[in-house]
Amino acid sequence: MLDPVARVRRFNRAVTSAVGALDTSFLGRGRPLGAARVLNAIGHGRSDVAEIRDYLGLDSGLTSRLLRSLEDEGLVETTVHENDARRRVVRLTRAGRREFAAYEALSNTQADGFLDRHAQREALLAAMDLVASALTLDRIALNEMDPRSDEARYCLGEYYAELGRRFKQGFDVSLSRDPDAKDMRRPRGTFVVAISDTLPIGCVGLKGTDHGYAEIKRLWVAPAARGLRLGRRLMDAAENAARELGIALLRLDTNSALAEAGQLYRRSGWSEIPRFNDDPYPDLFFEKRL
Amino acid sequence: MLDPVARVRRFNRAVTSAVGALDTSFLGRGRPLGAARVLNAIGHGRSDVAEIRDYLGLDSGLTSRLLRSLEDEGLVETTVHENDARRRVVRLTRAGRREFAAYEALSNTQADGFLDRHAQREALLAAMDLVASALTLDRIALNEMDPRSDEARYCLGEYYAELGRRFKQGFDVSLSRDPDAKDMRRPRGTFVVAISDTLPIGCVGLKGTDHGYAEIKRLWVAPAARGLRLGRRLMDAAENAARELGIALLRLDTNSALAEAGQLYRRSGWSEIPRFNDDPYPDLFFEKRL
DNA sequence: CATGATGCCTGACTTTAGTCAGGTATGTGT
DNA sequence: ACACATACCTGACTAAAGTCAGGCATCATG
Repeated sequence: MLDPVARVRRFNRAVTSAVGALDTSFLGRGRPLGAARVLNAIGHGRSDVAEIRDYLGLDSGLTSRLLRSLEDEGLVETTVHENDARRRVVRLTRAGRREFAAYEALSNTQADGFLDRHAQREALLAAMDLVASALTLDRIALNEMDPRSDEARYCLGEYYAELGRRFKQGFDVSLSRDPDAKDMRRPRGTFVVAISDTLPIGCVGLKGTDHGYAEIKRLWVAPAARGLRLGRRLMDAAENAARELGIALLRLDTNSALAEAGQLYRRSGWSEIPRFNDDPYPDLFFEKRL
Repeated sequence: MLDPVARVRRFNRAVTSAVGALDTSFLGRGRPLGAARVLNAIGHGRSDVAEIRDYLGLDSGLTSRLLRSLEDEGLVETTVHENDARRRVVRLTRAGRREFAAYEALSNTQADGFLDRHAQREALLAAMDLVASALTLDRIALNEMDPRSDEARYCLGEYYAELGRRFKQGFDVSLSRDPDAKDMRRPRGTFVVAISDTLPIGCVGLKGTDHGYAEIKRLWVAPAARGLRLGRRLMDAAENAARELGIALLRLDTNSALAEAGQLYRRSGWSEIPRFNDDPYPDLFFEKRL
C-alpha cells in the first residue's frame, strides 16, 4: 500500500497543485507570468540580459520582448555594458523596485501564511529543507570562500553547535586547535562552502601547515542535506584543491562519536594512523596520499 | 540567515523548477499537456465530464474540445449517463488504456529514478510525505470506512507497530481488548480513516458498547502527518458521528507513554476518570460528555 | 405541457509562450 | 584592416490555453 514510488508520485501531485496556488504570487498583479518572472530575476540581482535568459531558460527573442514590455511599463531601464558595448545591463527603476517589493511582500505573506497554518513548524521546515536540497542536488554549488565570510561563519557555528550536542563532554572551540583563517585561504589552503539556492548547507576546510602535509578540517553537512552524498562531494573538492596546490599528503582528525564521518573517510581511501596532534577532542586520526 | 520564510521560499523555488522536470511524464508522448491531463484524469477513474472539469479546473468549452481531440485519437469514448441524458460519461477505449498505462509507466520510472539518485531513501520519503500532507492539508478526506477495509487494516497495523515500539513491554494485540469490527460500524459505532490523495494517513474508531457509553479506540496519525492537527480533526469526526448516533457519553483509555495523545484529550474537553476496564496496557482513562 | 434550469457542445476570439530566421552593432584574432 | 564571432534585437510565425456567447437537447416543476 505504501509503495515508495506511490509516495513520490503523491508528493509530485501535491506539489504540482500547490505550485499553481503558490505561483499566484507571480500573477495577481496584472502582468503575465513571463514578465513577472523577468522582473523578479532582475530584482534578485541578475542584471545581464544573458544571465536573465539562462536563469529563466528563455529564448533570446522572447527575453528581449519581455524586457521591452517591462520597459514600456517604466519598470526597468537598459544601459550598455561598460566593458562590452554589445551587451546590455538591465536595472530596476524606482517604480520597478516598488513593484518588485510588492511581489516580494506577496511571496513572504504567502510563505508566512503557509507556516501559520501548521503546528510543528520546525519539523515541517526541516522536511522542506531536505526535499529542496534533494531536488536541487545537481545545482548545489561548491564555492571556495573566505573562512571569515558570513556563509562560512554560519556553517562553522552550526558545526560547533552540533559537536557540542554530540560529544559527551560538550565542545568548546577555544580548547580545540582553531585554525587560523589564513591557513584556509589560497595559497596555503582553502575553504569550500556548499550553497543550495543561496542557503549554505555544508562546508569543509583545507588547512595548510608547515609540516609537509595539509589537514582537512570542519567537514560539516546540514542535517537537512544529509543522505545526498554531499560530504563526499565536499571531500572531493578539498582533495582537488589540495592537488592544485601541489599538496601530496593529507591528514585529519575526528572523533569516534561522529560515526558517519569515520565511515566516509574509510570508504574514500583514507587510512587510520596514530595520533599526530594533542587536540583534546579527536580520538581517531587518518591520512591519505594524493 | 536562515529565516523560516526564506526556507519556505527556497522550497517553493526548488519545487517550481523541479516540477517541470518531475512532471515531464505528461509530455513526451506527442500530446499537449491539457489532453494528457484529461486522459490521466479519466484513467484515474474520473468518468463524468463535470468531474473531470472540476478536478482539472478547466472551462467547460475547453474540456469539451480536449475530450473531442482524445476521441479523434481513438483513446476515449463517450456515452450518455444512464439516469440523466444531458450528462456524458467518458471511458477509455482499449487504445486509451494502453496509452494511460504508458503514462503511468513513465511516471513510475521517473519517480523510481528520482529515488535511485538518493541515499537515505526512507528519510527523504518521510520528508516528502510530511510536506505532501502539509500541502494537501485542506484536501485530506475523513471517510467513514469499514474497519476491515485495506485502508483501515493498514492504519491499524501501523498503530500496533508503533505501540510495540513505544511501550517498554511491547504490545501484543491479542492481550488487548481488540474491539469487534461490528462494534465499529454503524449503527453501533464507526471507523474513520483520513485519506490524503489515496494514501491513508490516520484513523480513529468509535466503538459502541452496551454500558451506556461508546469508546474512542485506535486513534493514530502517520508520523509523516503529525503536527498538522489531524488528531484533533479525527477526534472531532468521531465525536460528531457519536452525536449523530445519539451517544451522550464517550470514554477512552490510553497510556502515559503516549504523551501527545494525553495532551490532545485534555485540551479538547476530556476529563480523567478512574480505570473502567481491565485491559493490561492503558494506565490513563478519560471521559467526555457530549 | 409550458417554462426555466442544467449539462454539454461549437464557433469565434484573445492572450501567452515560444520558435526561427535574419539584421545590426560591437568585439576578437590575425 | 579584415573576417568571423558574439550579443541583442525585430518581424513573422505557430501552438496551446483559455474565454465568451450562444445553441441544443434534456430534466424538474408547477
